[in-house]
Amino acid sequence: MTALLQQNIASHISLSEDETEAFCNLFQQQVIKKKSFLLREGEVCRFEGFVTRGLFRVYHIDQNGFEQILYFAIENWWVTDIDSFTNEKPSQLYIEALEDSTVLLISKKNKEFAYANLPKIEKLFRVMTQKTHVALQRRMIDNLSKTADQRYLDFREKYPNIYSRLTNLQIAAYLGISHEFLSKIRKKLAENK
Amino acid sequence: MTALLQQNIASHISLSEDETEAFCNLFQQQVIKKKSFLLREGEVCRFEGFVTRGLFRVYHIDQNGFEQILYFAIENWWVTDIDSFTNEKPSQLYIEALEDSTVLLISKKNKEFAYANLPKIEKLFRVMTQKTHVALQRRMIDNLSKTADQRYLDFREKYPNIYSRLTNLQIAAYLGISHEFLSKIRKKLAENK
DNA sequence: CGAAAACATTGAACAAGTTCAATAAATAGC
DNA sequence: GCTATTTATTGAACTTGTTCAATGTTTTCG
Repeated sequence: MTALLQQNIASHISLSEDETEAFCNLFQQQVIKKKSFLLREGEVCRFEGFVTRGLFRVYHIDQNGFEQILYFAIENWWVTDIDSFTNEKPSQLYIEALEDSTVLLISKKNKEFAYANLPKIEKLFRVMTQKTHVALQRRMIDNLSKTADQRYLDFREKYPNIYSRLTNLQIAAYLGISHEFLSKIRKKLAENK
Repeated sequence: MTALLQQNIASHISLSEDETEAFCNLFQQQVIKKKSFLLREGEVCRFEGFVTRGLFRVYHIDQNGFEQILYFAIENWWVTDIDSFTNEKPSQLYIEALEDSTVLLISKKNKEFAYANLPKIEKLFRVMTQKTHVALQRRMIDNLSKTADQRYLDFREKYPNIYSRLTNLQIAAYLGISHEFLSKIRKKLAENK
């Protein structure tokens, strides 16, 4: 059940078998149907999740009712609202399953237990947060400097296995453009081939 | 010399006096003149810095020669290229002093010493990275959803003490717009008052 | 399978933001 | 205090992206 999680951890830091097992035992599996929500705006996020099957989108709805997608999470990705989870405050985000999915969830209590009893876990989450942060910095720069065409091509190239499972609506909401404009970009690209 | 640093640390986690002192001793002070660089593209970032005086900008130059400012750092802020520092790879960023400045720098070796010998330091950097990450997520969403006018107003309101020390060129590069357009926004806002 | 819903495409009119060039204002450094 | 340099403003033409509305296509699910 936690094979993928164990592998994921090993890709960040080295843990003994005992430590790995102890940590993985702190997770609970949850199966969630397509179009259901792991989290809605206003709720406090009570988990940090590791996706073992399926696809989630993490998004925000702005004052004009538009959705901005912060990120997608497929198998082998982590998903949470770190601000809400850490500070136990109401979330501004929605986390929705876009496919029938399975996640391994760890509660705040269990995560704190891990921090207290498994010293390397602190390092694990520091390293993971750093990596996520670097990726977001990269995306920030790209969004500031690149045109929508280029961002679309970059996304398709960088995450082909996420791309292929998404609708254009989702991709547009991630790129920060209207889906009509995305459609026009796709047409233009198709013509120039 | 490290009073501000000590105070900054205390705002994230609690450390004993001994721990605080041991950690702060791992930093070296560096004074740096306006328009000088702490880091240039292509160099490996050998430090993590804490600003005690002055103002820095951290930016990237894209393939068209345009500058995107990732963030500013004034007194009481940290500054580094975390990707380059952590992975000892060439940086894609520039870090430039926009005023005569002073930073406290910690080397990778000393930081690793801290991780190994002062267990709470791992937590300190996990917590700080998390906070920075949350702020960047917020900025990402704002950049996707808000118009340049609004982003300008938000920036002015959120960081008045940084704003007042910047030229419009710097602010435009941070907001991701041309400085001419920023000038027009400012004009429009001034008229509607 | 068939109907309803969700998704994708297209065009026309519009809004947001850029580019270039010219000029004015402010600042830095000697 | 003067001059060179950097910064700020403005206008006109242009590009990028949005909005709205209409139509076609694909998926979903009872």
